[in-house]
Amino acid sequence: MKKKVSLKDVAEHLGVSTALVSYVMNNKEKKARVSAEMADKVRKAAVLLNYQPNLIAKSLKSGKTNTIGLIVADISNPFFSGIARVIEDEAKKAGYVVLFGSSDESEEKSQNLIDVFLNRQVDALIITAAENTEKQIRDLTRRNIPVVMVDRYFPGIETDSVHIDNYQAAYKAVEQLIHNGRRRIAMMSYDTNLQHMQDRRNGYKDALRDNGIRFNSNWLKKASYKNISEEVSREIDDLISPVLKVDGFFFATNSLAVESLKRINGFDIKVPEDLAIISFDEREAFDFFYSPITYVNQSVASIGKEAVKLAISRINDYTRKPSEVVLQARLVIRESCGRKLKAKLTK
Amino acid sequence: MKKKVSLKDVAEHLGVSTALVSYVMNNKEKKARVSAEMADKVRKAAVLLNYQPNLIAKSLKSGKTNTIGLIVADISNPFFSGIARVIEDEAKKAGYVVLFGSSDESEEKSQNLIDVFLNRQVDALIITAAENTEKQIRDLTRRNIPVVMVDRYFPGIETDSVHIDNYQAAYKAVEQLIHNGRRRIAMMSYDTNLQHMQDRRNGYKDALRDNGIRFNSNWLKKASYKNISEEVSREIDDLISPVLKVDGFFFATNSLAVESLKRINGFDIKVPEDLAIISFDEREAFDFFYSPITYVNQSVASIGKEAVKLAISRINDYTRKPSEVVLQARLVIRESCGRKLKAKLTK
DNA sequence: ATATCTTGCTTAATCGTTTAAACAAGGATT
DNA sequence: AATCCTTGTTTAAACGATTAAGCAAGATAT
Repeated sequence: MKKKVSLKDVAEHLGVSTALVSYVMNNKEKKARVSAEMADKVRKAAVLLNYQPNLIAKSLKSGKTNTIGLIVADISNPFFSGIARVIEDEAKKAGYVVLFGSSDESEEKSQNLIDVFLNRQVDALIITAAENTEKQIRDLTRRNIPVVMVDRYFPGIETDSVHIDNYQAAYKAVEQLIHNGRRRIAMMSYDTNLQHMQDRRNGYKDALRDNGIRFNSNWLKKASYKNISEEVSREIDDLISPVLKVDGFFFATNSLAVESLKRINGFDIKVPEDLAIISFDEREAFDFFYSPITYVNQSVASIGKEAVKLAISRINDYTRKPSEVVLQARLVIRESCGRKLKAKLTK
Repeated sequence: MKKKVSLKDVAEHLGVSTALVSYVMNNKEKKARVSAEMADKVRKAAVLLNYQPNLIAKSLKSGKTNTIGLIVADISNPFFSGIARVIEDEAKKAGYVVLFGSSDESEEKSQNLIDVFLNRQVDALIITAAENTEKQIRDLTRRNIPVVMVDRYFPGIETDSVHIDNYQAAYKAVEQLIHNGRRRIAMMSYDTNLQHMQDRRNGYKDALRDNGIRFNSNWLKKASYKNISEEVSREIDDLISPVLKVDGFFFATNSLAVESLKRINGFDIKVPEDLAIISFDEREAFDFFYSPITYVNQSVASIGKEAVKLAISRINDYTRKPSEVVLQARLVIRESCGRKLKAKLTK
């Protein structure tokens, strides 16, 4: 393996000190009173030798790595990879690169990723927190390490965070089902106490209550992340077999919707006639379902942009008061929610 | 911002040299003849002060960062984020972390990512090469920088690479359509000369030829990555409007399939009765199409695992002869390809 | 009693940068 | 002619680790 060209090599090639070369390479010639001719010679030599600065050495000196650590539940989930893409682009614009890791909603993996990233001196962390990681986040903020929570958040912790108004979004979605004439509405959620999930459940409950529909706890289903397939199947079966007990269904995430729909499809149930459906989050599959799925759209682009913005601003000023960016979601109405499309009857 | 605890801090706390602490922290006590009591004291102090090694400093010294740079076309594409996830897991097992970047199939972005990653001293690069980046890859290998090409490959370059047998996979897929009674078979491919795409086109052509079907160049469609939506629409329209000219369709990637299906769905065409379909690559949407899509399945897990294996083995021995790992793909047959399911007539 | 070995630790160089401080030489000011 | 700026460059310490080599003191051998 050929040794890389260092500052020293350039300096020796010209018979000058490394300091001189460093000043020129960092465009500090003025400040360091380097002569114009010398600056020119240095630059030529750098090109000639194809000098590339060693960012590791720079980082050691500066204490900054220009690296952001991104921890999501699972990078292979489209929701998260979508955010990752935006974060990558935004970070790049600001001269940062992104290290990523998947926590799989596990407390241990999360802590492990945090440790690994911190040992690598990332300048900031952007995290979709897993359950019971409140302590981990609190610890980071206490150590003044820049953290931005995305998607999930902990109400008790003062951190920069970006998330949508989950309560409101869920409320609107369920309200839509009610407006479309459904009253026996079930919800499938993750079996977690993470606040965003609670918010969604509360939005569901309150929308029912405000419309004079009694909350039925048997219809608020929960499935765990780890066993999503089996648990969703079990809960779905409970609601539709031997007889379909509900006429509307609200899914708290796209993955829950996908799993649920796969199961529901095995039965002789027509969407939206027998069962109206609204899901949280986008998913390409929603377009391909025979009755395109109505969904709550979170702007992945906005979330990612805001997250990077907060991260970088905190890197530059860790005394700033944490800000909570709450974005509004948009309900994308399509066939599955069973709206009566009166205007379209002519077709 | 609190300063982090360094080796020096631990050393000073005990009144010993940093060398001593370093030896103990790296479990080289035997070799360095550190007394058992001292080793114990050091370890206790390290825990007490919560010493965490600075991996940047370690890297500068060792010349190794234990970092792998991953460059894919687009991390938000499920195929690539799936591979990314596997690579992340495998890398972690081996003590590596992953920096990622999306090239968007652009030559410039690709070079830029390579430069950025190299300046950060990644130990290896795993790349899904964009068009015209042959020189970039060749340059890397010439500089003895560990590179593994995944998905795409350049026949002229001796590099470690992992990809499926694209020719064979395409051949099998088209053959399946023919067996199912289709003879007017179109193909939608990317407008690129990347070898994997050429292989797929050749597989298509040869399968036709070997079955006595004349190749019709008007039916071999191409769309560019940048304008996929418009170009796919235009090409699809050409084949199905005003009248459906073909009875089978082979899509060279999942994204092409998704875009094409969206367009096709706008017309009164029944899959598979009017048009039998097979696509390359998995995609969740394929399960949700009213006629589940038959597809060529690449094992993302195998690709990722092999890639990391090759990368690490090359890091450890850059003189090893490059190896080309060619995996076999599997055709997952479902409704869309129009197979006559005789056995199932009873249902 | 002297030489040699072993044990347990420290010293100091190094990785590739950055940057304050020092310095040398020439020019301007008194 | 002595002093003071300016200009252009070098010196050297530092970032946080690693590790070969050095050294002092005690143990063992002759």
